[in-house]
Amino acid sequence: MITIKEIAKQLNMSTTTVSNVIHDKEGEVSKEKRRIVQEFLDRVDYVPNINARNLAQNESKIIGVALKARADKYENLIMDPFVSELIGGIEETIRNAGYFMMLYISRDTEKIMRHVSTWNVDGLILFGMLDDDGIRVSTKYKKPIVCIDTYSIEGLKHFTNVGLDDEKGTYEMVKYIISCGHEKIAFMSDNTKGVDLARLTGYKRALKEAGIEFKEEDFLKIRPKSDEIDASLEEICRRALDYTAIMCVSDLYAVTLMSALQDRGIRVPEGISIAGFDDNMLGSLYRPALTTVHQDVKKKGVVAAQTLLKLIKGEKTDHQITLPTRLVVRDTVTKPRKSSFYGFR
Amino acid sequence: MITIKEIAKQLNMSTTTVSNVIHDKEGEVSKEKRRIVQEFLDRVDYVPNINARNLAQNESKIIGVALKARADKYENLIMDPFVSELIGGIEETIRNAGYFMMLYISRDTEKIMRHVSTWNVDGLILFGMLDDDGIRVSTKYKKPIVCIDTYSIEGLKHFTNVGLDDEKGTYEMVKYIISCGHEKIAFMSDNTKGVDLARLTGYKRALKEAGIEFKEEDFLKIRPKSDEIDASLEEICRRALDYTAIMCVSDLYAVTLMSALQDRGIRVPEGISIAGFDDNMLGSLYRPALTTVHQDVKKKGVVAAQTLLKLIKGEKTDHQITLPTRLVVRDTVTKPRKSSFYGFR
DNA sequence: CAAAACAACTTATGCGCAAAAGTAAGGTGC
DNA sequence: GCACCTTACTTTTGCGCATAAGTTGTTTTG
Repeated sequence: MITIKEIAKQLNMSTTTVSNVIHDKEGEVSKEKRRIVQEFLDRVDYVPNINARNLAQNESKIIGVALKARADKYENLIMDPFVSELIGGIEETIRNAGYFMMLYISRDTEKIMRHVSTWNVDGLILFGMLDDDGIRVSTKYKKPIVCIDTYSIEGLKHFTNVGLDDEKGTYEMVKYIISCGHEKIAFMSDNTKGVDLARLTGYKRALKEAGIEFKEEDFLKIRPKSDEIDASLEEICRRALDYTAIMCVSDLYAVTLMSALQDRGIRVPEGISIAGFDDNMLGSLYRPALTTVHQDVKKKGVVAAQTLLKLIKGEKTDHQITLPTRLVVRDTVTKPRKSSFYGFR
Repeated sequence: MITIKEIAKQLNMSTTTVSNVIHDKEGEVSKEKRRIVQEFLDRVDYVPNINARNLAQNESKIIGVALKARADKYENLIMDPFVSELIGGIEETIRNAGYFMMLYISRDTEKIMRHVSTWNVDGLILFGMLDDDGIRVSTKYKKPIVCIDTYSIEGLKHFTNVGLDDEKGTYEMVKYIISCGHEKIAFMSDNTKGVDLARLTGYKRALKEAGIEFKEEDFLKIRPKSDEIDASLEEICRRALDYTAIMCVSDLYAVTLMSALQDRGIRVPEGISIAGFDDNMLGSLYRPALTTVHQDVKKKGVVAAQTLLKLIKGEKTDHQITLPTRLVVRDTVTKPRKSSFYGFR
């Protein structure tokens, strides 16, 4: 790899002159010399040594992206289109701004933060990392941080968050379900924290507004670990018969549930209506096509990246940036079955 | 950020001594001093400046991962579980080896190679990047390169490839389809290069072995661009009626086709049998569950990363590493319909 | 017991770059 | 015509680290 020093030597001039041409400094180099140097640079295909440059300038032009790894059967599923799209949006945005992306997939916040400090990354995007532990670790970190889909009240004092109005999205969907005539509507998820809690809350609000009472048993908890998923689905399918519609916290769970119901001869939407949340290909390719709440995941990545770039430049941003959702009506929510008909076949 | 120099000053010793403790050099530092320094390092939570370290050692501990971006309607779909799983496998492997991952998503091989040189990455993993143009650019690159799913004959002289026996996988599937009694079997894909060509070849071999003639029209070409996909599927669905089974080049296309057929009242497998390739969640969650050829995508990533790490260490590896496939028999391939019955409903 | 080897250090150098400080020649203003 | 810019350079410094090359006192060895 050719260095500035070597170039300067071959052209019989100083390194500063060469450096000035590289950095396009106006009025420091004569037209003639500028031309000579530029020609030489192009000819030898000069690329700067980034370590030297960063060392001299004390920056890295790297943005760290940390994703929480999951360890259940659905690891791949959860890493599903959501992560691909998100990363795609982030990568595109930061690359266009001259930054690069360092990807971490881990559950160890502390370790990641250590790496991030080591590499002197200019900023950080966190997805699914911020439990209370993560917050404690990352508040020590001095560079800008943008979180995605974080609901921690404590966290939001310290960080910028890019998220969704999950509550409203679910509220509108459940309202729509109710408008189709349903009264017995369950909610399915695997936890009651963060995003899932917000969506649950929206569901409850819609029920309340329609004068439908929520009972604890209306929350159908799926246990996605590989050794529990089957038993879990078995139980949910049995309990599903008490309802005419189920609001699922994600498209993945909606499709998983539909498959399980289908396997037991219960038809969607004839026997039971199902709604999802996310609007990814899982639901759009399934038949019946899933009625769901749309979110623009790629945009989430783009906005998170743009926000981080602003913070790096020293600009201020809102602490909370909320992207819109949209109802996508397809085929899995219709009017409720007559109580005697489950759609068995 | 505290530096070695500062530590040395505070402890009243030389930077070399501190450095030696950091690098755990045996027999260079006395037990007592080693203890003192180590304690201090722990206390101040020292992290080295990676730019300085890399500059001094002329390495980067970064591995570049370049993915070819797609620009069709299925951009997100193609970026689907495959990419997530692949990246997951790569990231995990290289992180455990003390490396980091720099992710590029682009169609511009030249640009990526330039970045990669700039950053002085220690090695490169390429997926879907190596058309002839890409090969020309990247042969100039001096660091180790591992490709994934590359079939270029020219390329394989220069690089190591991690792939699949696509030909055999498809061959076995089509053989299975034939064993179910099918004779009119189409093949669906969007191109006839690389992986798709290999799978097509396997399909043809199975036909030939069974004494079934392959005609050009048996290749159903899907055009995945957003403005063509619908017309393309319409035509394929019409032509599908001439066959009793369709071997699809991927699970994505298999599920896409099944949805389109379903929308036109043609039932799978009653009216037509469908087989896929990849075995991702798209097919396993669909109902009827997709009969497909399994490949372990995460392992592909792991093996690619391990291979690259070997090359970086200077070890030799095979030019071609082939992972196994496995037939996954589920519900979309059964015996052929009686010629009068298309399963319409 | 002198020469050689060794243990435990320190000093000095250089990685490639950016940028501050220095230089020298020619121009400008009053 | 002297002080003061300006232009177009060069020399020097230092970022933080690793390491080669020195230094000193102690032990081993033939």
